[in-house]
Amino acid sequence: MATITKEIKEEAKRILIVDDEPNINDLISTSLKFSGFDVRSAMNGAQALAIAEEFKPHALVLDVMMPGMNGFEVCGKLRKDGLKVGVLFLTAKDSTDDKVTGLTIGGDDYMVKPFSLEELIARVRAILRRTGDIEIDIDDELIRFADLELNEATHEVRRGGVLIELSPTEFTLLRYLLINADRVVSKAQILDHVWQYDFRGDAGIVETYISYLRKKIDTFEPHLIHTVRGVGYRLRLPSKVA
Amino acid sequence: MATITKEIKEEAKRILIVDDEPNINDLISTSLKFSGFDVRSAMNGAQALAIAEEFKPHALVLDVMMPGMNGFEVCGKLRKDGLKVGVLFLTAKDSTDDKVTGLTIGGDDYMVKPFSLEELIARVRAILRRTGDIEIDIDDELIRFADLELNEATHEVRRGGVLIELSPTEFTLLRYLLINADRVVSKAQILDHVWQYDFRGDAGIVETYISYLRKKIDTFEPHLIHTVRGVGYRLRLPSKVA
DNA sequence: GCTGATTCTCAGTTTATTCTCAGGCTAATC
DNA sequence: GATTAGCCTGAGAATAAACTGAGAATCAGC
Repeated sequence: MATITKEIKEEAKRILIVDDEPNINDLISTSLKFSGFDVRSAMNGAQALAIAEEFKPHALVLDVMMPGMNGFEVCGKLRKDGLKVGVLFLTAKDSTDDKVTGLTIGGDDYMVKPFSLEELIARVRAILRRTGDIEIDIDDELIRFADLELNEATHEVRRGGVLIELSPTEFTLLRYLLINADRVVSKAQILDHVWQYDFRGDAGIVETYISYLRKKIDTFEPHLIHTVRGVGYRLRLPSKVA
Repeated sequence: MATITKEIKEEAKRILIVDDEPNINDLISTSLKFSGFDVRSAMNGAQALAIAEEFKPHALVLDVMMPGMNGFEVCGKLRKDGLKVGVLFLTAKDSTDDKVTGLTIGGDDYMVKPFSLEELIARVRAILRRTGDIEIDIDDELIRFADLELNEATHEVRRGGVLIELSPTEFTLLRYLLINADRVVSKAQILDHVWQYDFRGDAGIVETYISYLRKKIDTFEPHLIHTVRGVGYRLRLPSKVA
């Protein structure tokens, strides 16, 4: 399975999470662990510096707004110590902190809270790809299933070579389906992974977006998005008799 | 037999159940014990923490709504203590507890009451599969008997390689028969495991569903589903006279 | 602040599934 | 071989899940 390969490939990568909100910290930590990363977390800047020294992370997930040392300061100190890491900054929605955008020129990136965990994982992967001393794996940027392909780098989606315009949510949903190609994913799982973690609404929205996706990428044969009634959805080729 | 292998593999796995309703607690406990797990149960959060400390469970079945400490708090405290466990949260139907969805990102999962016991067992297994430090066994997702196979991940059922469409209940029933392959299971047992535990109807429905299953997977030789008159049903190959 | 795109809600429609029931069948018993 | 309890199965009503269109609310770019 594609999932397993991915997990094995990433299992050595070390990520340090720095966030003072325990809930968010936990959520991110659990989620990255589940994706196969080696995770350590800190509640504040000082702790982060201490852990980083011996943990030598490959990437940082760093909250900008923290009591005491803020995210930029933490990042600055670590870089001064010669630690070569990519950083994913987390900022609150209202604080239109323009500083962040400026800092993301390098291998860094930033996300506005609240985000979807799926998005976070995707970005952490992107950072590792860019800053890591690992060779860039082209297949890593391109997820393919049948004649459907999704390019992480360009954010392009093609079906049978034809470019298809997708909205951000449609894109994330399709990515999630592609990552789990051939497996059934429940509406609850989709909601957890594709929508922002503070989304308070019912699973009906998943149906709506599946409908959107079908209209855009699945109007002709062979159909790829299949409903498994009472369970969820599944991306698959119709005539798979094995 | 597949069943035996499974049981041996799982017999070491420790599950802690935390639910304040004695009936539900008992029901889950008995059912998991029967499936070969090492089970301990607690009636409230405080008790759970105490037991967990020495019992070191591999997975938790945790009711969200409890007097005193709620499920999330219990989970949080245990994780803080460094206990690495997957959690299956149980929530009441009406309580649209949005927190749950966010928390299910890791190896965790949740179920809405009332559920069927078979579904609960399937999910506990899934959690152990994901969070365990054991390598992922692909065969774990596949239950096979004779030329009949059931795939948990894709929700596909095949007989002699031919794909067969089953409704959710038919699927769960077949899974239950497969897990107990070669053993006689009574209609009452089937009702307890496959149907939701609050189902108030007569066992006649089992007959109906057995009939459905036979029409779908057992129309040709050799027949696998056998009636044991006055006792129940048994999945077996005809040559085996016992 | 306007405009267009996107997200989300909702309700009507369609379709699949669940469940009940009754009459027919089968196998054990006398 | 008649009787009876247990089982099978078809038909149909009740229920539940999923699809989709339309519109309101929200967001992003200008």
